[in-house]
Amino acid sequence: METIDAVAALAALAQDNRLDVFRLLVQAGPEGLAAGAVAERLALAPNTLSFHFDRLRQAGLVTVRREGRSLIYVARFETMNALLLYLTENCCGGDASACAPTICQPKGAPRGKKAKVNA
Amino acid sequence: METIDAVAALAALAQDNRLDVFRLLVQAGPEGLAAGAVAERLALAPNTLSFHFDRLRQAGLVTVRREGRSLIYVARFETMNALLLYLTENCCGGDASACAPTICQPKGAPRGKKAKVNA
DNA sequence: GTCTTATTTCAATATTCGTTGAATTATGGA
DNA sequence: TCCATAATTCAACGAATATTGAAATAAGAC
Repeated sequence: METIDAVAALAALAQDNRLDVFRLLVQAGPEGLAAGAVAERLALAPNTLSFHFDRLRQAGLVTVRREGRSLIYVARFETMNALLLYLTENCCGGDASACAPTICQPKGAPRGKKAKVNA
Repeated sequence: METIDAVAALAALAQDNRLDVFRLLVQAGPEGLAAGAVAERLALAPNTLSFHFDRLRQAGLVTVRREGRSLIYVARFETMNALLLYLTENCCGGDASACAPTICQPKGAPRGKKAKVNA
């Protein structure tokens, strides 16, 4: 991943509504969610949501497919993972002891504990 | 991590110069880097860099300590990791098969291959 | 004290961003 | 065809952002 792509992805996620949308799609998985369903769940105006979907799509974070008269949006995990890798690239100059979370675990495992922010 | 904190961290990283600064600090590890060293490496005006450091600091992504007349900036891995966990929380509704990169590996391991973006 | 280095603060500017409202396109049903 | 649903596009507004140049603060050397 190039810097310019990472900035685009980060900028796309750096907005509360878009972050909510993306996380909803991440949790929805490969099946995705219809635009209307997202609008209802997050209580967003359809045109506003359209604007945000477009940002996420341009950043490569989601894809769309049509199903009847609904547009189904799906998170792109490849881009998300590429971004995570980019952020942590060569962390600590190679000594990962100070910076190694385990991400994307199955549902049951508690995952907020390991990387506790202490300030 | 709360949504508001995640947005703050993402916004802080969603700028090319700040992203470069942060990644430089991530690679520098716990020892950190002096502001001047960062300015030199990235060819940034000192006041511009000051502005960006402040953003990173307010987002909890870096800390500072003084050493002589230099200010040493250090990446905060706890925040970074909390952000990564927040992004991937409950991904795929619990089925991590479609979305599981391994991040923050030691230097030798090649890490850009697993999450290849195919478009 | 004065001088130099290191970094921050302040004010000003152009640019970008998010939301709203109205109008428009696209699909499917009667 | 006519109508309803689903979503997008367009124009406009106030708010936030990144950079620049000049001035100020902090620490150490002489």
